[in-house]
Amino acid sequence: MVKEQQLSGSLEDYLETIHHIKSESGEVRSKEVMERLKVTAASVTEAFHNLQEKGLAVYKPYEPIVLTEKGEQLALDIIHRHETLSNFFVEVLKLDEGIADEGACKMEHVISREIVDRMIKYSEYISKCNVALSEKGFETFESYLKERNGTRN
Amino acid sequence: MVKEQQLSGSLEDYLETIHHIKSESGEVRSKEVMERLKVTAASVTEAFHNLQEKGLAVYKPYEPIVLTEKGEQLALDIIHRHETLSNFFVEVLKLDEGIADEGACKMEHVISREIVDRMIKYSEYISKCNVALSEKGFETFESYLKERNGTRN
DNA sequence: CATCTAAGTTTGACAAGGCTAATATTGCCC
DNA sequence: GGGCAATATTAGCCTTGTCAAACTTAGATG
Repeated sequence: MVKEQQLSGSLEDYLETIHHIKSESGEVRSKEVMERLKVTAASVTEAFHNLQEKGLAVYKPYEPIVLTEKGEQLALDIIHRHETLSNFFVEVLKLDEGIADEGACKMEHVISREIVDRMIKYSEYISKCNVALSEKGFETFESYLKERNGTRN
Repeated sequence: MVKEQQLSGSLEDYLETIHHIKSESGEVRSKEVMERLKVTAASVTEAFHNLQEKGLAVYKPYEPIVLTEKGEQLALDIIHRHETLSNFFVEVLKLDEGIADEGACKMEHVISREIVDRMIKYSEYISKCNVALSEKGFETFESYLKERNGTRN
């Protein structure tokens, strides 16, 4: 069993953001991270050092930061948690994307593997289930919600 | 609109724990909180001061702490989030109580009202739905899970 | 009532993560 | 190639939450 990093939520955010910037523009500079995470440049530099120390990134002052293999794996794992949550909130709970994504951002740092996995299975199940339900004229969650539109709450 | 307290996760844990001890034994002393939260006595004292400063509790050294009306309201709100999550994980996702509760403990501090409310509605819906489904011989999530028992994951 | 003990408090230190202000570096334009 | 603007870094400070160690208090018991 490879040593499991236990990363702070903050560092997870940096990792995730770095990965996204990399995919979008190839190069990850302090400024972009700073804008996305809404922190100061000093905080970003601090975090870069931190990632470097933990072996999750290679970083030299005044140069773009690059994730190591390990950092990349962790970033993908965080993104997977995020996507699962966001998807679950939209597909199952029928929440707006905005609310779903905002919720996912916060919860991704604390959700356990078991719950993530189960949410995925549930999403699979429910997409099949909804087809069957509507074919037979049953009530989906969406219609259940609409039904109670006028009522308090 | 009354000023919305934005409490740290840590302080939410103290509030929640204090409420539970109060319901169970009437009196809330440092030692009990310390054991439940697995922190030192010094940390508890610190937190008690903190709650007092925020107007959430009344506390005099060497005496039991008592929540104010405001502190009580907040405690109930946190417990409501916890219960909703835990219940959702057990009733909808069919997870073990242990895993459900552990997950709820972490997520209760970051989940939004919208998601809590929607989880409640979903639980209501699904309990009706499952009755209808099994009456008609449809597959519930529980049976869907069992079906795939032998398969990887 | 003197004292002992368990419970609680204080003090001082530390780590994480953020900020501001001052400083350094880079790159580009003239 | 000199100098400026944009970007990045450093240094120093603050807050929150934790701890260990030293100290205080309250209450029970001989």
